[in-house]
Amino acid sequence: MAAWLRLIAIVELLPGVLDSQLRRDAGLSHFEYFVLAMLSEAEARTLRMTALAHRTNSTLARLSHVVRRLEDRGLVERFPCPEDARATNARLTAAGWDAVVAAAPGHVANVRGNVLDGLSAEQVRQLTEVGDALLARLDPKGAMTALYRPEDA
Amino acid sequence: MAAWLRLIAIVELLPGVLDSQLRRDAGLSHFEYFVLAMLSEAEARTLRMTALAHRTNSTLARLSHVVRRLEDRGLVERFPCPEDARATNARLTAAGWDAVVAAAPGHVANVRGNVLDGLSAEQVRQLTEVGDALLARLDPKGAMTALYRPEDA
DNA sequence: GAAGAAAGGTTGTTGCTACAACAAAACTCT
DNA sequence: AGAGTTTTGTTGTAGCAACAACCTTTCTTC
Repeated sequence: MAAWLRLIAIVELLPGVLDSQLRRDAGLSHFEYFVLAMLSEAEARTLRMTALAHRTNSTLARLSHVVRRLEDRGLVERFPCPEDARATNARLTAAGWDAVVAAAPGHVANVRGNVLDGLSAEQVRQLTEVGDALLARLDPKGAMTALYRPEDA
Repeated sequence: MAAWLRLIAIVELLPGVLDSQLRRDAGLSHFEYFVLAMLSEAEARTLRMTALAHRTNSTLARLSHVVRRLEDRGLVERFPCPEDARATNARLTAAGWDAVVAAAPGHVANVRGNVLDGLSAEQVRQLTEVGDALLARLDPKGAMTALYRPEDA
């Protein structure tokens, strides 16, 4: 019960902390920032919508709306996938890249200041392990953490 | 970075898991359930709006909207506080109590199945500690976990 | 090779949350 | 006691997310 209450509290509080800093300093929601960040790390800064939905752990419907808004703001562009006529590719524009680069330092500082700096090295390690155990149930496919699994089996 | 990605993933995934089960089985959002649960544990099943906002870690504005909707559904009732004419008390109705009692078992089972059962006893302990360390920054006043602090100082 | 199922996306609607503006009661200070 | 400030709460608005309906293309199967 103690552990559960703490987990609930964190889940309820953290999004607000992330959103408000990014919205204030960069005009982006955390989810928008995350979408741009995933694209920025992808091959050719391009991903298919489905792949992007996986990495951001969102539904295709949600992502479609968000990407349309990002496209309206010139941060992303969409074009049909050459290999599969059903699919759509999303690519980061130069302006989108600039936006990520501009937003990243403040975001990282915020994360450090409000989260990681409060933990000891040992606790960070424990958080990683406990996180893996939780995600084994919440995200069996490991879609979101696929990018960073040092001890991959 | 590994720890951070996992934390993000959990924060993004958990609300959906909680919301969808409760909405499907009880017609309540997780936040609504949490509000009702806090009232159900309070003295006389009554709390002032400000106190309820603290315990649920929400703003007064958000809570005001939610309580109005719950009142429309007959689960909660509001009445002016006798001791302070500015304040409003929210009280769980009989129907609200029944709703909590009906929803609780499924919710608890969901939490166990999707979260706690995946962790060892040692990991639950670690989660509690790491959670405290995180909340020291996110919620310095400890408003949300005030209800359950076995080793209170 | 045609019918049906699955994959891949988009769009419209509804409901909730954040933000800001507002109002009333209660302190504070002289 | 009166002016200003703080506390307590409500309401209106705008924006985002969940859900469902829909469309197109690809795969499967006979």
